[in-house]
Amino acid sequence: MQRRMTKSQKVMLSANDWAEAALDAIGRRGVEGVAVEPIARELGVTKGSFYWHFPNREALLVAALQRWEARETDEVLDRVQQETDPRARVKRLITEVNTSKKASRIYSALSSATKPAFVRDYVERVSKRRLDFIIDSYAALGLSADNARRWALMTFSVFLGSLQIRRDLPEEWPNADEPAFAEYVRFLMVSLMPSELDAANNTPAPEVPEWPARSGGHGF
Amino acid sequence: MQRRMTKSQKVMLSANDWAEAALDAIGRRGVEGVAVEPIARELGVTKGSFYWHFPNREALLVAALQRWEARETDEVLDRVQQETDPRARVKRLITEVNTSKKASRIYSALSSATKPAFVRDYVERVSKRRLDFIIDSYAALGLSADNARRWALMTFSVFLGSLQIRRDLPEEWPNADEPAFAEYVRFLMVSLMPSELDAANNTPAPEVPEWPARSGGHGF
DNA sequence: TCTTTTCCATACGCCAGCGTATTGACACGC
DNA sequence: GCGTGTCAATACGCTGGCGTATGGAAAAGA
Repeated sequence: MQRRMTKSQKVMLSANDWAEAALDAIGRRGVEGVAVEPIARELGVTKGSFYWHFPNREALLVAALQRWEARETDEVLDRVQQETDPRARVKRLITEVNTSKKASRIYSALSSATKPAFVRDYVERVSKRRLDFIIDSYAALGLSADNARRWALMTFSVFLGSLQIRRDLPEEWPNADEPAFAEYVRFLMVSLMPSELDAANNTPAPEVPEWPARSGGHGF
Repeated sequence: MQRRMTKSQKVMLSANDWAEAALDAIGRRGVEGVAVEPIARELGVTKGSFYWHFPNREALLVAALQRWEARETDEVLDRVQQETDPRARVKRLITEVNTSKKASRIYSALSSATKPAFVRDYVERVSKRRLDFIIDSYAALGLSADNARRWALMTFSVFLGSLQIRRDLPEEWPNADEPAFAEYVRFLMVSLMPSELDAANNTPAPEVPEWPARSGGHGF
């Protein structure tokens, strides 16, 4: 992919370059930090360039969000979907927590954003696709719809919460190269995966035993 | 607590009123939305009032954060700490997810904020106190330090992730009055609580069985 | 070569929010 | 009653970011 250049070898910017820079700004400064002139300075141009590619700031945000949605659904999910084993899928999801600090910062910034109202729509779609994917993964294990939903909600919560912990309490989160990380991942894999017995039983929800009736297994 | 008033029965504002309004603004518009003049309009005064109580906007943020930290640690934790049973503590924590949408929005906004650097310190302290409290709760069940930490990290992740899901996917989160909510809470209680067998074993982490060696129980 | 298109720079007016300075209205002690 | 302290309104300058208008340089056609 050869970039267009002028005779003096200066790079010509495309709308996608601006959208990408806007996404980066969301990750570093939040949605409010997506300002035309600062981003122009970071790109080494002036806003004269921007207003040729976009009508206004809002259009830049839309372009960035479309790019984000495409990346967080098609690309990421397609990659995880390569895993045919549902258990491997969940493990993949867990280990993905420690990848791409930038992506998780963008997710968090968008999730807490309120000002351009349409941001919420993108966050909702991306989140729903992720949750549905996890639900399907659990359903593939033979769980009932209700149980698959419960397990998926818990696993998705763990995923989202882990992202936040890694950001708010980096000291408390094990590094990927430490043995504690591998141990914690194995712990989560066991905790977030119903046993074969659970899948076999597939009992309806009202039969969940009240604490402390449980003795081994999750009761499903 | 009688509020001070002027002769014409108009309320006199205190610094705490401003700090409280700033906290509210954080929840509704994010940290960047803490602007002197808009908040003054919401309070029905002008910024002439503000600059008598505070030297600048940063001082207002500090006051709001101090108020937030005190509330999220002393008050909330002291209330949950009334529960002597560790299991009841965890259950209390789970059900707290559905209480105070406003508080969770403030938490989320602060967690994703970057601009005044000192915000991170407050978020880190509050988060660490919450995590430590959960760790202690699990340790009180007889778990080893390592295992208590693992269970606490998972439970805290579920708590944080649930807050985010409730915000990003409100349709997918069961309402507190629906039976599905009580069922999900029971499911989480079982999933987030080690069995007595686990506590008795208290095996070190490296002995966590690799999948799919597990057959009933969490392996701890 | 000469025109047209593409991409960017510059200059301008506008607005919102920050912080200061000054003044003013009550309340209160004396 | 008279100063003093408390709280707020008003007016001002400043900055940063938005959007527009206009011009200009280089590439691409003709």
